Amino acid sequence: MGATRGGPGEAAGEDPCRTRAVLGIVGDKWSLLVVRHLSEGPRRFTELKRAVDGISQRMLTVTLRGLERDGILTRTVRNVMPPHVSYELTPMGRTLREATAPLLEWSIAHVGHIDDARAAYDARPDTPATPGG
Amino acid sequence: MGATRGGPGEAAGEDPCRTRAVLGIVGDKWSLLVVRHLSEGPRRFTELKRAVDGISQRMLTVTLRGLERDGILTRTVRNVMPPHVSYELTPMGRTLREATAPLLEWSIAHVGHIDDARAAYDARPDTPATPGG
DNA sequence: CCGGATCCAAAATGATACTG
DNA sequence: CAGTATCATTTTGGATCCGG
Repeated sequence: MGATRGGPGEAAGEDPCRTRAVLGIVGDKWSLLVVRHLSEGPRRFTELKRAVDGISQRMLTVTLRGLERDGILTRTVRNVMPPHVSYELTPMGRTLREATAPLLEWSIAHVGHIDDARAAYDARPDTPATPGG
Repeated sequence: MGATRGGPGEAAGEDPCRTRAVLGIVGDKWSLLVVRHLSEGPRRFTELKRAVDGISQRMLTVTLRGLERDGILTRTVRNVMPPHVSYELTPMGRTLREATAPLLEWSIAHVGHIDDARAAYDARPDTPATPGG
């Protein structure tokens, strides 16, 4: 994707391509949850593994690497025994965390309604089959 | 993605906040972009395919099915020639669109900074290898 | 023609074993 | 503790065919 960057005054809704590019940063299953669990301060690898329960060790590594590469968090290694690696949001990471707050609140507020919608949809007799892979 | 939405294993109580469960709704590559492109009114399948360029026909179908099932949008079929299927946000879908606005704006505002961070990271001599799959 | 379903190849992901 | 290597499973994308 191009290195061209727009001015900060650009409003959302004017540049679909770039929006798509950056949604690639957080548009996966784990990134937003990792960011969320770092919002209260630095965390170690295993602490995150427990907090974001359900994530595999491999995907936590991959997700953290990606967020570090994107400048969302920092990775600090202390060469001691046992090893100690801590992850912390950068200033930009904290702005991301703030930007995702409404979405997380929406999730919590609407999960019940969505359960209902799913049940109603699955009860429909004319439900189309989902294409397989 | 569509097949994994709300499996039977996602019972209430497994996750105290349940944010993970609901992030499964929009935590994929395409859902937020589809919702975004429906914010200005109903759109047809092919219009969405063009707007969310890069999405495959199959993934658009799967994503739309999932969002319909979750009560985010409605699917209206008119049996005419040529076929006419239009998708439109529900009231709940519109609240989701509002909740995602800050994130989309953040994306546009920070894409340049992220490009820089990636370049700096890739220039580091000690970049760890990413685990393969 | 438009919307969608199926088959196949590629990529992403999860589980497990192993290492410093 | 914090990863890495490897393999099995799942998801995604492209091409193609189908129904109206």
